[in-house]
Amino acid sequence: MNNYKPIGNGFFEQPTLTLARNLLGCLLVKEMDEGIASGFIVETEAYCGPLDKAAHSFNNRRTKRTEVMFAEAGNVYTYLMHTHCLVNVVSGAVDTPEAVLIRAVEPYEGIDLMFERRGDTTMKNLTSGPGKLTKALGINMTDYGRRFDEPPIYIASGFTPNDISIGPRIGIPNSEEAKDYPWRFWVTGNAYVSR
DNA sequence: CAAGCGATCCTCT
DNA sequence: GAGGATCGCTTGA
Repeated sequence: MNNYKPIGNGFFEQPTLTLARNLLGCLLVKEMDEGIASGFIVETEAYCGPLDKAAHSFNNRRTKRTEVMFAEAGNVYTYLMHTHCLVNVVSGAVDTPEAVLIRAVEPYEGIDLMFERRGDTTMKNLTSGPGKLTKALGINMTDYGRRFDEPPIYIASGFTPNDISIGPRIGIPNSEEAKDYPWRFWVTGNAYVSR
C-alpha cells in the first residue's frame, strides 16, 4: 500500500520563497498504525525568520518552541496554536530560522481515516485549513524535529499545478508592514484552499 | 501567574 | 455565508 517515494533532501535546499511555491502540488504523507493518510499541498505561506515580524523567530528569537527553525532545511516544525497543531517545513541554512507553513491540502489517500479523526464534517472542510489538515492527517507534536524524508512523515512528488496565485498572508494583523508581504501561495481555483 | 493570540466551530440569517 | 464564542498553550513579568 505504500508506494510513495520521499522526495530527496536536496529539494528543501532552495530559497524559502521558492520552496513555498514548489511545495504546491507535492504530496504530504503521514503513516500511523491506523493507516496512511496523505494529501496534496495546495496552500503555503513563507516565514522568513529574522526580518519577518510575523514569524516566531523574528529578530532571531530563539526559544524552546522555535529551536527547530534554526536547524537544517527539511525538518518538521510543528507548533501548538492554542487548540490546534500547525505544521511547517523548515528551510534556509542552519541558524537561519525560516520555514514554510502548510495551510491546506487536498485529501488523497486515507479519506475514511480523515473523517474518523475530524468527526462529522463535509469533504470541503476536511483539510481546508492549517489546523484541520494536521488533525485529519494525524500530525501532532510527536512529529516535532523529525525530518520530511522518511516515514512516518514525509513529502513525495505529486502533481504540477496549472496555475499558482500569490497574495498576502493570513491571520497576522499585528505584524505591521510584514502583514502585506506577498508570501502566501496557493493553487489557483483549488477547492481546498482555506479561503 | 495573567494575558494574548488565531483557527475552528456554532448559530443565525 | 458571516460573525462571534471558545479553546489552551506560550511568553514575559
